Amino acid sequence: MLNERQKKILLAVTQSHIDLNIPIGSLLLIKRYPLNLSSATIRNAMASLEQMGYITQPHTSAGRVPTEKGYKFYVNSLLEDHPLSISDSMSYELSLRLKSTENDSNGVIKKAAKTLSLLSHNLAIAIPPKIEDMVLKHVKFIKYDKRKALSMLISDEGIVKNTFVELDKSYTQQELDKAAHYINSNFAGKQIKDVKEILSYQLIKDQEAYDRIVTSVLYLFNDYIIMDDDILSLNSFSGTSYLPDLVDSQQVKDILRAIEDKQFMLKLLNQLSGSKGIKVVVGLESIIPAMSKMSMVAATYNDDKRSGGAIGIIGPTCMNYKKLIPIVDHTAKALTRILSEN
Amino acid sequence: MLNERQKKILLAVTQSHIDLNIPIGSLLLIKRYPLNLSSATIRNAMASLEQMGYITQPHTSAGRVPTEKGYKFYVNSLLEDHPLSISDSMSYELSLRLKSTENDSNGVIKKAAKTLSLLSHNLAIAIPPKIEDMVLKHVKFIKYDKRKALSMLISDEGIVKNTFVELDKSYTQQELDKAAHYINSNFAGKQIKDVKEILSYQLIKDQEAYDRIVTSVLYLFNDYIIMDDDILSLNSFSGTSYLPDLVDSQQVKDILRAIEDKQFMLKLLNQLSGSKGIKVVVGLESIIPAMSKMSMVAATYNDDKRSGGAIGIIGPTCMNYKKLIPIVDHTAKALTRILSEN
DNA sequence: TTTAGCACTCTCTATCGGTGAGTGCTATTA
DNA sequence: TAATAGCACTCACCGATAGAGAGTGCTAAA
Repeated sequence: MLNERQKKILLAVTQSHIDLNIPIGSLLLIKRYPLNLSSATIRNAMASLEQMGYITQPHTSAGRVPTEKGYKFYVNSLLEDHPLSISDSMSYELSLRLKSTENDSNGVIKKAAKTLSLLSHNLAIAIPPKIEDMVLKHVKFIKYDKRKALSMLISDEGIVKNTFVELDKSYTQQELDKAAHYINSNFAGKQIKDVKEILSYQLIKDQEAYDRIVTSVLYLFNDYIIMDDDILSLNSFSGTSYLPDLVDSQQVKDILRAIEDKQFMLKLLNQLSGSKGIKVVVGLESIIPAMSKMSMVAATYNDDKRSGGAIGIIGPTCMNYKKLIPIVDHTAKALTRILSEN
Repeated sequence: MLNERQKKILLAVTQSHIDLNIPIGSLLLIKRYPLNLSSATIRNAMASLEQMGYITQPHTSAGRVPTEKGYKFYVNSLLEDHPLSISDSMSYELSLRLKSTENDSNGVIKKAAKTLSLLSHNLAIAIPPKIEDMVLKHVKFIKYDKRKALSMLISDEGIVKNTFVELDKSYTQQELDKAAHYINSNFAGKQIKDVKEILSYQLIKDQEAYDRIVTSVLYLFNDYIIMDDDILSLNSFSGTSYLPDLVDSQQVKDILRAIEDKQFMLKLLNQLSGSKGIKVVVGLESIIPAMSKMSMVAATYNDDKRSGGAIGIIGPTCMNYKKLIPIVDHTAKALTRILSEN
């Protein structure tokens, strides 16, 4: 366990490292923070902190740099102590930028990612709500070919997803309408996961209760909403240009490659699932190998009523958490507000 | 005008520079190409080529590097002489990768960009057909709110575009259906630009000929298809990770920033418009300042019947044109084939 | 007209010492 | 006894310097 002095020094070292991005020595530290301690005392404390794994030396005769453990301690103390407030001008700029001409939810979410990257000067990510959690508003099937229909799903949040589905035989538009109507009148207002459950249950139980056509289309619909991972293609990144600042060129390449990969998104999602509000992940290399020395600050958006997505930033571990955590927090809240207004 | 020897030397210098990516001196050149000339003769020829602006020296006592003009000469001679053939294995890999599970055209186009970036190891871009040139297949309006409808447009190529439109008053779904039906029965099979023209003409001329509701919705539809630039959001990039190889980190940042900007796409589109088949643009800094020392190899896809988009790669000016031009060419052809099969 | 020879140029790389910020250890102090 | 001043030591960083190597233009000979 850390004593009061060690805590103070650890926080001071971390803050200095964030501000200056260089290893912090004992002399430099007392110059920046009037701790009323001599450099020798600081050095003793630093030696203990190093032994406990909170800080480390890049080489002998260099200052200390916080480790992942050190950063985690710093971030936790930040989240406990500070109210997540941002300046009025920032708040104003945020709502101004988000209140754009975009009128569909996908657009708003993308716009939020773009705004976040501009305000934070970091890579921003926006993850749409899981399709499972979305509330079905409307379904439509449109005949396209002899054996193909365009299936369209609108959620309560105003998110639209369309996919072409292969049909087992040729249906008329009227038949498709009938099936869609059945789905709409029975499932509108329900979460997709509930729709799934009820559908598969009913399809097994009372197959004979419905029209032959409705049954077939329901089967198709069932298949279609099961394969939901392509909703991930809706995710958006913005601000890749902010990446190359602090890391070497090979790592930038690796990160860019990772970002284009869907697996990456799934892993991030996984990391965020279940959490509410702001979440800081210090050190992403355990999730994505390319992202060593990088951290994520993310927050879920949408309230309890609606299915939540996540929005956040990815940047160097030595990012300015004090400034960025509130920005992410407020962006997520602003996004929630705008989506609920729609 | 260049004489035979100068041409030979220019092409050899350019090819060597592409292969080695270093300035090419007279001694190195005769080592690689048995031109049966002494280094002194080569030097004389190089001096003339430099005076004519085809090659340049990074500094005194360095070899020569082709200028943009030199590269243009090289690419032109390549396009004239060589048939654009690729190896069978490459051709096989290409069709294998493209023949994916994607069933909508947007997906296929995106997949093509991804494939192209993987095969070429360069940044790949895919630009969808201009909405103006697309052939209207089906329109649908779906009531969403009191004052909002989801408008949906399916083109002949299977490209779907949906937008929320604000309505001037509350319509019933039936009224919306009626308007959609009118549009479908009158305009399906026509290019959007023709639809636009006819619509605006008719709206002015015989306003009274239609139902009140149809007229209103037609007005809305007219407004909606006029603002077509957001189709650009369909564009896709792939392979940003291939960028950082040959250029400095600031340029990479600038390029990444440019890519996220819509203006960039418009400028590229402009550059490609009107061309058929393969097109090589050597030196992109006149179009996008950040892209100095970069070139584009692009080809239009879709045949004369359908509206064409473009697909291509962006890479360093010293890229391997001999290998990459055929790859782009074949990818565009394969894409055309797959889209026409749908 | 082409080529061999030559003096010269300039980048690139490795080496080397000085500088400075930092450390741990030890003896001293409050 | 815990905190501090003093001190010898370490090591990255920076600038200067020198040699190697690749290339050039010019001139005179083939």
